[in-house]
Amino acid sequence: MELKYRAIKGVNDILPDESGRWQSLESKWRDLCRRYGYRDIRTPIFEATELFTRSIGEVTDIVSKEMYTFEDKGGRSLTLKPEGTAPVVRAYLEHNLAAEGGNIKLCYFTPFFRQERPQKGRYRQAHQMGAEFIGAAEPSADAELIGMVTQFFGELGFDQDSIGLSLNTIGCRECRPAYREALQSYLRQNASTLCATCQDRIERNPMRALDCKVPDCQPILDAAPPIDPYLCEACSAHFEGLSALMKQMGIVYERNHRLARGFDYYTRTTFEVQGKFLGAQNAICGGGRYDTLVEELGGTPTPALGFGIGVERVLMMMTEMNLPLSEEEPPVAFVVTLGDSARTEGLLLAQLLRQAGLAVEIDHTARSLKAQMRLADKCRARFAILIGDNEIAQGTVALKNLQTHEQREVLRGALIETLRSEAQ
RNA sequence: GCGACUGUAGCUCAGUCGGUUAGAGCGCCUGACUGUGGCUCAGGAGGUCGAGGGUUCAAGUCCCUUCAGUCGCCCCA
Repeated sequence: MELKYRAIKGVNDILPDESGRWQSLESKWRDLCRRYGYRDIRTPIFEATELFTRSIGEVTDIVSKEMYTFEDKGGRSLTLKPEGTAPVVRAYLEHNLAAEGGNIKLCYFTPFFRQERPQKGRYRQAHQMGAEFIGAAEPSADAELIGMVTQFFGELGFDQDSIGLSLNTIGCRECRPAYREALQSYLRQNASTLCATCQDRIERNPMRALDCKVPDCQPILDAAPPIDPYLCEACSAHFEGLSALMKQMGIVYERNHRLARGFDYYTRTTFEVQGKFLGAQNAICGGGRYDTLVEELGGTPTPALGFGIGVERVLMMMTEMNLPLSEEEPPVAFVVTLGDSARTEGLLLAQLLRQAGLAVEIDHTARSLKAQMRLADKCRARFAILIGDNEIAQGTVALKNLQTHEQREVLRGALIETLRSEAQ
């Protein structure tokens, strides 16, 4: 069928049947953030383009070809946020949140935008739950953050068979150049056997070549020199400290020497959670440390770390694994009316019950009694409240329990209390 | 941005070698002696077969273009 208007390619409507799951996931997320001391921050949907090119990196794929960038009427270049971290750091600096002292822990649930070809688990507008911890340099902060992530997935019902955690360190400004050079020369020696993109990356961004998935590249990349011997003392100690803490916390992970991330701002710790039942887009969480980003964006040098979780992908996996998320509650009662005067009475009664905090539904299309009962059943109401001329005359309603079929007369004045106690 | 596959009712899909008024199940609406739901039965609404063009006496069916979707590459959440 030809529709006059449809949603833009790669974006989705979240319909009422689904939105209950979204709300439930979001409230679980908020509860997790509360327990870990993160406070909600909401930043605008668009920012100055430069914020992203500076932070994510000019040569990354996201910046070079996937951003929704446009000019406003004042000729400023603006970009729909392609990720959550840079805007949070910008707001942190702009409002001098550092002045609050203590731990600066910020969390968000936000849409983000990337102009890629849509496929399973990849959309042009998607949503991310993220957390940023600004100001903590110690490995224990990394451990707490990763612990938060694994706890969240555990609480959602994921287990070792459904997700995997990969961990790596990519060094810092001090030690990475040496490693980069070593890797680069290794890749140059093997350039002839690498794919075209890898060859291209040798000069531009050799560390990105490590997570190439072309089969023929695998043997060479597997044999690439690991970073460990090149790490400076501080980075090495940080990673060892984190590894030890994660063991003590009982967090299962896999050290993946080839885990590089698509953002240039990462330093030291990087991690990723992969879902095992998704298609090619199997990363459901990515994060790490970004100790130089605050400085990069104009602040004083401040260590920081964070992660983002893909909402659509998590929901998709939970659906495939049949993991429950609480659903919206049906109304307590459906008001069924018979006759014109009863319709007015029914409306007034419904309003009264709603003012008392009860969820109540009523029909407005003058359907037959039978049809109204069908609606009551379909919306899964626990009770039908029937009002006709008889009830009006007696100041009562007929209250029918739709599960037990029991029906009895209840005085209008006692209805709220009756529903409240019966609905327990 | 590139590739493969797929577009028939709200949903899931039939539709033969091109051949009359395009079908089913589910869902939806109505009814089964006129104030009672789920089950059953009966009836009904709903489709310019994604769009445009072509071949043909004749196209849902064949060809081209286009749009959309899905999955994959790339990249990532």
